[in-house]
Amino acid sequence: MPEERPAYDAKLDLIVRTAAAIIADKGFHRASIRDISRATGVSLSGLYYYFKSKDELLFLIQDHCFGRVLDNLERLLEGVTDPEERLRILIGNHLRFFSANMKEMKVLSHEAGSLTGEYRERVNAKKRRYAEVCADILRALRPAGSPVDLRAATFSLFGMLNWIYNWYHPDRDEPVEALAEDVGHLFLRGFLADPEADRKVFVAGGAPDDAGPSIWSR
Amino acid sequence: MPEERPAYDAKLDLIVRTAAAIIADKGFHRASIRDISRATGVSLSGLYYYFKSKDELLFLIQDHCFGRVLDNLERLLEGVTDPEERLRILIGNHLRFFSANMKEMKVLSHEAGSLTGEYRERVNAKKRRYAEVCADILRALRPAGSPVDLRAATFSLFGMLNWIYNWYHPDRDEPVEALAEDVGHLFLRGFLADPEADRKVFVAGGAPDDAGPSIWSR
DNA sequence: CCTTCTTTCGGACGAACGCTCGAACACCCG
DNA sequence: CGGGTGTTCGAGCGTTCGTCCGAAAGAAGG
Repeated sequence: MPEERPAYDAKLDLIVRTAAAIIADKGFHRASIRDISRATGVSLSGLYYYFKSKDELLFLIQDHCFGRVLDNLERLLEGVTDPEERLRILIGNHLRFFSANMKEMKVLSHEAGSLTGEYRERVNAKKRRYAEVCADILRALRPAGSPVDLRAATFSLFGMLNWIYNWYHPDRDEPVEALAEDVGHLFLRGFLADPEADRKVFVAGGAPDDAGPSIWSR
Repeated sequence: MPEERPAYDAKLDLIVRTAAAIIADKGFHRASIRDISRATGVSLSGLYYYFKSKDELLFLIQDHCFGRVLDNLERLLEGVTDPEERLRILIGNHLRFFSANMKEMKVLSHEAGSLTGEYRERVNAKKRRYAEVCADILRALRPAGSPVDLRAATFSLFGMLNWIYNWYHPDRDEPVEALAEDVGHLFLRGFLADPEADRKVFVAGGAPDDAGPSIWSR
């Protein structure tokens, strides 16, 4: 029976959101509890009334943020069966959420490795579920004889989607709706491309491989 | 006149490479100089004979690593004029280098924000140069009337390429040559797709937008 | 053997970190 | 008004961090 504590919830939300902004800017280990204390106006020890360790604070940010992404996605996908439309919904959902919650999503994407133990496992479980939803859609969408590895395709798409915290500025770049169409176009046209039409391109001009792996080895 | 000091260079190289592995695993601020001392066998203060601050060490890793990527790319592109082949060379170069130097490349991609001041600017200058080479290729390749924003396309490609440190395991996944072909296929077929063939897809089924941005706002 | 230059290291400094404790405050129900 | 519960905080604990200093060990040539 979760009690009603609106004041408590509001303050926790302020702390989580402020902490997310600071961690997004400075990185998890460089952002100190004292920074968060200063930014929220809550005393150092007062903060520990709301979380019991810095690790738990990071978990709260990530879990809360990712939970909303997943909930919204599942709600939007409900009743939609066409794989192509399902993929467009996933892309749109991901990018819209990213652009509306850049700080939290940067923490989710960038500080994945800063979580440990139980906390890490809980968030990873959600990520696996998300990746499976995506892989299922791609499996249904995949043209017969496609040369593209499914795992590579899934994570290539995630790369496109998650990298945007490194470059996208909602006010300087094209609006998020246009970005979602661009990414949808790029990925879908690539993933659905006729496999047969490729052969001639790949057999000709093998120049990139001529150098061999020797340059890269030490 | 740079003197010959093979012993010095070899030890510096050992330090840089070992440090890269530790930083890749634990993150820059969590990896301590004492960790690097332990792993290299060089004493704590002895390390400071080879770099003058932890920040400079991070810079050495990133600058040296990215320098090799750029040098190799420019060498491979020499004399090649066909934009499609140039792009395949860039993708192959990037991925091959990534898979052969996973630790250093993870540090380069993931710890970009840990650099400050002069060091940050020096590395960012190289990154801008790299992004411009890529954008130039895409500009030459772009089909007339393409709906895709050039900046979005460039960074979508970088997202595909740089995200791999989050999932790719050279021994468990498909070989890097096959991965390069997959990424090349996905991106090129998507980027070169006939713009006209798309309209019908985009006007139908606007479901993803029905929810509106209100869910995402707070 | 002595000199000079490079390379190495034990030990320590001050600063910043995450976190805790016990006391004090604020509010509500009786 | 009194007492209980939820909330806040100043002060400080123990630890780890990046960095520095002065001395000494090794290599090389005269």
